[in-house]
Amino acid sequence: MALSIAEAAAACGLSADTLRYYERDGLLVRPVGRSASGHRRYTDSDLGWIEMVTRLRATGMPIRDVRRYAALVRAGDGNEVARLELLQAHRERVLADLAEVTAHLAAIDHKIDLYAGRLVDSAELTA
Amino acid sequence: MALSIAEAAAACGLSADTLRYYERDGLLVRPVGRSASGHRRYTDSDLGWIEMVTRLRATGMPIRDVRRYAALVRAGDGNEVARLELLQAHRERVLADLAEVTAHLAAIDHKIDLYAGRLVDSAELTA
DNA sequence: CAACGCCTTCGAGCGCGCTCCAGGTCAACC
DNA sequence: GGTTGACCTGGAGCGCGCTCGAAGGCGTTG
Repeated sequence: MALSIAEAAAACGLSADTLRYYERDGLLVRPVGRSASGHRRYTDSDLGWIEMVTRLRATGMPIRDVRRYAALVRAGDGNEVARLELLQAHRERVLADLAEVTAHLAAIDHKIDLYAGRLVDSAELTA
Repeated sequence: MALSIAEAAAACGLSADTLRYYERDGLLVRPVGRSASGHRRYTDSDLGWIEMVTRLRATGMPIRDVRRYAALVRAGDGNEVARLELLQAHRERVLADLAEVTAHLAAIDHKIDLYAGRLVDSAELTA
């Protein structure tokens, strides 16, 4: 039920170092619980939150913004509007980013087509 | 017709420092030409290449890979297959990345809907 | 009992991609 | 002639996000 740091790392695709770093840096809502010998024990709830953190990170949210979001959640009820605004602002940035990357990719695809076409032409001439 | 570094920077959305850095680091096909006094003069062809570099960078290609691509182009005719492979490999990475980000965004959207729904509910109760 | 393996903390180090600074040259303008 | 300003070079510095190393604790295993 409660995982060691190595197990948690394997489960969420991060390194143990990164998990400790996230905790130290305030990205988790609360410090992870400890066993009698002082080892971290990750609960399902910890893993669920970490999954959300990885989603935010994977979509390009900076560490410092994840920390702000974690702080809001940590503060408890009453700031849902702030959380929503933070997530919506992030959503807009991600959408803008996706659009930009997609547009650049289209141009790169065009270049690829040029190269591919030229290679086909030269193959025809050679044949 | 040939722009100063400040004009080129404005035209392509990079800083003058970045333009010098790209040149030093081998991201350009050839060093930019100079005026009599030693100042860089950017031609349309320079700007065209720099646009391609920004497209590659904006889609997440590392500097070192852009340098490899530039080296292929610099080497001249005969390596079109290598260039094509490099661009196609990049294209695959970008597509995978877009898919991943899109999937994470969907999950974040779901979270946003939860918050928004909860806020609507509480507004109804309050009303 | 010793060794091994997994964990702990603290702090330093690193790779990336710029970004900035010092010190100098040159051209133009007052 | 002097000042301003854009540019030059070489090299240092920085923000981000980890990543690693040293030194040590605890608990099982041969």
